[in-house]
Amino acid sequence: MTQLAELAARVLDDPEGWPQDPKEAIALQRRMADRVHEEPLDVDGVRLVAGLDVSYAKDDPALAAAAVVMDARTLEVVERVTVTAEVTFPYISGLFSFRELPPVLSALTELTTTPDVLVCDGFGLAHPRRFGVASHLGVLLDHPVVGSAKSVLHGRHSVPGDERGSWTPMVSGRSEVVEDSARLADEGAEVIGRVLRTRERVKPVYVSVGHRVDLAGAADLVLRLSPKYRVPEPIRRADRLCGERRKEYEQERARDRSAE
DNA sequence: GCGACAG
DNA sequence: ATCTTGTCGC
Repeated sequence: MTQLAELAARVLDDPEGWPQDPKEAIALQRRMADRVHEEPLDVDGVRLVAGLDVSYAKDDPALAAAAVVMDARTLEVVERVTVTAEVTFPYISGLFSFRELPPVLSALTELTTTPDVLVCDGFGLAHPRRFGVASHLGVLLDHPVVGSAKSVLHGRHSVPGDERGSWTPMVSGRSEVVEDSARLADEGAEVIGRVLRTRERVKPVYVSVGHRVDLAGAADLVLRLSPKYRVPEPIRRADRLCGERRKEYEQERARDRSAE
C-alpha cells in the first residue's frame, strides 16, 4: 500500500472526523480551517494528478466514487479506480465534504500510484468558512489539493474576458457578480479564488486553493489540464467513470433485491 | 426575516 | 448530483 492510500484509510477510520450532525460538522470546519496551508506549486514539476468525483443515484442511497490518475503533461491515463458505497451524510451546501469525502478517501485507498496533486470537484478556500472539500481533503491527507468548481458558492467576482486563459479574482463576500473584482483585490479584499476561462466563450470554472498549493499555480495547472474542454480532464474522466460504475452498481442492487 | 446555496 | 430530447454552434 502506498503511504497516501494508508493515510486515506486511517483518516476514514477516525470516528472523530465524521460527525453526523450539521452543527458538529460546522464546528469541525471552524476548528480545522486554520490548518490549511498555502505554498508555491511548481506546476512544471507536477507529474501525476488525480481527478476525484462521486456519482449519486436518484432514489437510492447508492453511490460510486472514482479517482483517475493522469500524466499532467501528456494527459495519458495512468490509473483508474472506483468504489461503491451508500450515502452517509445529506447534501448541505457548505457541508459538501462530509458527504463527498468518505467515498473519495475510499477510492484513494485503492490507488497504487501516488499523484503529486489531487483535483477536487468543488472549492477549497472559496468557502464561507474557508474550508471547502478541497481544503478538507488536503488537510486530512496533508497533500496538495486544488479545487475546481463549476458554479459559485461564495465570493464576489467579475466576469473574465472571452479568451481561454482569461481570469478574474474572487474576493471574500456573499456570492455576487461585481464590476471589477480586481480593483477590490487591489484595495485589500481577501482573494479566495479565481474565475478562469478554460474555453473561449464558454462559462468559466472557479479555481481555489485546497491545500499546499498557491492560487496562481492552481489556476495554471487547471488551465493546462483543460486543453479541450471546460472541466479539467482528470475530473471529466473521473466524472464519467464514477457515473458508469454507479449505474452498474444500481443494477447489481436491483438484481440482489429481486433475488431475495 | 429573507435570500443564497459547491455536488 | 440526477432525469432527459432535441437542438444550436464550431
